[in-house]
Amino acid sequence: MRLTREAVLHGAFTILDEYGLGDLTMRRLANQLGVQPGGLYWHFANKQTLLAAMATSIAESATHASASLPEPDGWRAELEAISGRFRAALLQHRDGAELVAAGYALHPGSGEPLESMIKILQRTGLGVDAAQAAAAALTHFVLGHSTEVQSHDQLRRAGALPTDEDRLPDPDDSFNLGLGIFLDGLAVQLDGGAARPTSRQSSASR
Amino acid sequence: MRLTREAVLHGAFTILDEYGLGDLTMRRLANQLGVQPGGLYWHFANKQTLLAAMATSIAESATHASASLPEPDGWRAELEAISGRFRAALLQHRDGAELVAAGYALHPGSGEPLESMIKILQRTGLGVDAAQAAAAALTHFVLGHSTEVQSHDQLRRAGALPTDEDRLPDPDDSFNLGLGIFLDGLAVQLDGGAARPTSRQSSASR
DNA sequence: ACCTGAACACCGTTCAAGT
DNA sequence: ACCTGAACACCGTTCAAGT
Repeated sequence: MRLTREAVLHGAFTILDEYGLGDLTMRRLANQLGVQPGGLYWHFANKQTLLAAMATSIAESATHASASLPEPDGWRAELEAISGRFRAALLQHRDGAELVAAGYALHPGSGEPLESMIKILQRTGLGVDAAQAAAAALTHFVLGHSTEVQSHDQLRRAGALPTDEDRLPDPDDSFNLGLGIFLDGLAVQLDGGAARPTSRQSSASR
Repeated sequence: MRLTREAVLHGAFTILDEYGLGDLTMRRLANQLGVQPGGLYWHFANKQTLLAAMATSIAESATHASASLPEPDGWRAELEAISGRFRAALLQHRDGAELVAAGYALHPGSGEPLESMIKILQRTGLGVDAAQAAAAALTHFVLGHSTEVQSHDQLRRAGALPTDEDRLPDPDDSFNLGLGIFLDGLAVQLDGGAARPTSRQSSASR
């Protein structure tokens, strides 16, 4: 069977989900596709390019995934929604957060869902630089939080957890708390702290 | 000359600062120390352990670095100070942020300066879980922001920057803005938003 | 106790040559 | 156009054997 760029990408995701990012090698991928290692380089210039394509695929699924859903109103609800979808997209694949974080390092300040966040923030009246910085900060939180959760999963799989003494707080709770802090702080910067309707008992949206 | 654990660590930092994390290999390190690759494994069980020791060394320097300096008063000033020192420590070594971030993945929820942050937050009356989650969020921001800055430096060094079209905002500005958002949001969660004395023109402390 | 020598089992990438 | 075969220049790690 003829190899396609999409088939390579699909095979890469299969290995990622089953064995993790550390075991995703070009040789292993070639082997799984029934092809010689060198054959992959006709479809992707190098491994970095392949990983970047995977990262983009994951990150963009956070934006156009629910294009038909009713968009929430207000910057706070919009940022809450896009952050939640971003997080869900990262957690969809094993080591997804680490993969996307590595992708951001190659193209800093660009890509989705960062650019959507910037637009939402600019609509609040924030300047370009401030919107960029705030969106980056929110992105760093979501990526960092998801990376921590997934590497914790990884450690459990390997059976290398220190007695479960320092147990992490519930991931959903800590995510919502961190997101709440950020959005409250943003509200302060925007209009002097008149926001936050009832964010106390708000759980994972949808 | 006899090899010591400290000499290995020192040699590793030399290679890190000069060539970056990607070029820090056990063979290269051994070569620089005038030793066979296998010799390193008497002092460090494996590469991961060596990298973890480097990460700990960087991260802890953010805590006991200015032990004699007058501690600022109030949780806000304390968190501002420790975040700034953490950031400075990460930027001290090439790829320092990436290295420390990888170290956190091995021991999630523990280590410095995270634990110092948790203590500061608990003194404000926050519960253990909330303090842990907030400290983690702040840590994710500092690590993410510093990683972005350093990988941007890396790209400039390699001459692989897309025309400087999407120029990043000034790092100090975006750091202070992100930190300000977080601290403002924390103030809201704590006492309903009575804080933020004059955080507008506050720049990088010390 | 501390390190050498030499091997094992891998990597990513290149590139002539085949079809 | 698309892939094979085979090589190049590396990796981390192990472990008998030396000192």
